[in-house]
Amino acid sequence: MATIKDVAKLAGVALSTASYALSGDSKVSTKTREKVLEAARQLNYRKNGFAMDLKKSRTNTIALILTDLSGPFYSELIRSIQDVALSNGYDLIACSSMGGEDSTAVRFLLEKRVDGAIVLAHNITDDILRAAAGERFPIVVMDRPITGDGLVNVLVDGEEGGYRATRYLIDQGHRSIAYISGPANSYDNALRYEGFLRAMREEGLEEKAKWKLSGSFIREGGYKATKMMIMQGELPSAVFYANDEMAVGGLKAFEEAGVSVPGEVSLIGFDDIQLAEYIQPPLTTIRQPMNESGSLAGHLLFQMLNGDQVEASYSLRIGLVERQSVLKVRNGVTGEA
Amino acid sequence: MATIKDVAKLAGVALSTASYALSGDSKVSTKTREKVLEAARQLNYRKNGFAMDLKKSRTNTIALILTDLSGPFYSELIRSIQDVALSNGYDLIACSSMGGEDSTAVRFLLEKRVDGAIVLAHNITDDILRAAAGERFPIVVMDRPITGDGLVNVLVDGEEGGYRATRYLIDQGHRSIAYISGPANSYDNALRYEGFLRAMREEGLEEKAKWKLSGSFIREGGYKATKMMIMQGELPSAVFYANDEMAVGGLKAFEEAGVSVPGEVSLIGFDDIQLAEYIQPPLTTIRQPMNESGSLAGHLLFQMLNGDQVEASYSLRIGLVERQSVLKVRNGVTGEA
DNA sequence: GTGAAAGCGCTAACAG
DNA sequence: CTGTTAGCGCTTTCAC
Repeated sequence: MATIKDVAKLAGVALSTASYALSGDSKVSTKTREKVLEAARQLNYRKNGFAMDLKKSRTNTIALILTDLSGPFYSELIRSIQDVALSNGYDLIACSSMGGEDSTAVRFLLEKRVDGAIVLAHNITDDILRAAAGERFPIVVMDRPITGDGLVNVLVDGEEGGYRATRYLIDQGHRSIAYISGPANSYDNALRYEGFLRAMREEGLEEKAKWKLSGSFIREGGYKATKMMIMQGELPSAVFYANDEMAVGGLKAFEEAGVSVPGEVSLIGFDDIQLAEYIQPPLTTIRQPMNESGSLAGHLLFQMLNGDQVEASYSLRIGLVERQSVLKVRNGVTGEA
Repeated sequence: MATIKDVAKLAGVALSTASYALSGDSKVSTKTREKVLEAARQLNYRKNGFAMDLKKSRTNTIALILTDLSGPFYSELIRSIQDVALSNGYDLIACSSMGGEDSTAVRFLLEKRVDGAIVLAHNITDDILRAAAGERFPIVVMDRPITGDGLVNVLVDGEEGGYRATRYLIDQGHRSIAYISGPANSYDNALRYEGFLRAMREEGLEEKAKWKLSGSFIREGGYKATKMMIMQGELPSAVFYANDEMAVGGLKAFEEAGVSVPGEVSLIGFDDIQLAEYIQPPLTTIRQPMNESGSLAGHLLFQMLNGDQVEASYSLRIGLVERQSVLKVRNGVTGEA
């Protein structure tokens, strides 16, 4: 690999002159610049990224850290962040936190291989986040509340979402409602569940212990939990799945058991994934404002990078997407037919 | 930010000793190591990633370059590559080539910010690829055939796929078949179209010019092209969409026009995206072996990184996924009813 | 304008 | 085992 030294030598100028010419500094004569550029071309010279970063101690790159790069759920979010990054002249890379402490993500954070980060990865501990963040290294955290120097939150009001979903079910006449839970250690799940409970309590409704099943946020989990519920005999008139993926799995379980949705049991989800619109029946769900939260996160990061002061926490509201998986009922029981 | 120098000073040892201690070299006494580690802890010291990379001129990171990070289509591919990278002790970052010449992706490639790359981004020119690749910088290209030093191809046989899709339609009795095309400059589209033509010719069938519409690989495009086809009056008995996204859009257009699928017109797609299984009717399509091609690409990259010799090009075969969007017909015309 | 020289933070010979 | 030293490739004063 040719270095700038080689270029300077070939062009017959000093190292610094080559550097100036290459970065388009105006204090180099056009003629000299041409000479340097020509030499660079001949040698197929490329700047070495690291040397540059090391020298400037800025990378012009921000990282988006996700639990799993392959989740389909993030499309919208990624796009909006990407837009903001691009329009600020920054590069965006995405990295996965799979592998925990030893993951790419943690290395990028701790070793400051980027200028800042947006994190949506529950397997990165608060400690790591606190250790990494600082005045010169802002981090926007989107999956938990956390405070500290250089740390800012962009959160979606999950409790409100859980409440809205449950409230909607109640308003449609449902009184026996089950909650299929996500992972026990998930902050998001906890919020949604709290909202569920608030709505239930408000109406003097009780959660039946045997309906409280866990499906760990994946389709298969929703499927199994629902199967179990069906096996136990007594069905609720509506079930609130802590996320859409589980609702999709649940729907399959009901279908296989010959239970009509929403005829016999109504379903509501959370997230509004792309699939939600396409399954039969289309899933009523709670929509997270991914676009808005993505651009907000991006903008905040750049403000911090510019040294501007920002609030420590931002909360976005959710919305209900009414489709066809919830049936209006009379007396709290959907009935046999 | 504390440097290794500060750590050494605080621990009262030489710079190199600190470096050795920090990287766990065995030639440092346990006691000294402890002292150094303690000093590092006190100063909240973190290695500077760039300095390390610059020195070692290796990053232990590979990049996956995608046109658009937010495409849902890549999930499986990303996962399989990620697995391979992780098990080789490498980090994987994903970056987008949006922005063309000035994109993050191009910078990472040209400035060698990673040790190698897997590319699936048609907006990165062959020239850039050739300029970036070399003996010390392997690139696996998955979206076009290209040869050169350090360049390897992993391709899916799109022509065969186009042929299989069309052949299937013909075998089901269809004789008037339309092809809704992807972007004119897409290599993938060209292959699929060629396969289509081969099957048509083989059977002595003609492509009707007015059915040759383009939908540029997006849902909206498929929708519009189909609308146009419907407006023109005469419908084919089957249509082959160059990808599933367009087929989804096309389905919507047919639905809106009250044309029954597959009753009046059969549909076949290409890619087998997640949605394909969930739409009504479930879409018959050509499946690309994403897992296989992802791991193959990953393995090849690491072999090249290790200096092993590999073939210049690998081709993977596709498969047909039979679902319910194609109807078997008698005489080449689906008929009015 | 141009050139010499001083590092950015780190690793790895090398000599003690 | 420990300390000295020479760079990795680049940018950027500071004199000329």
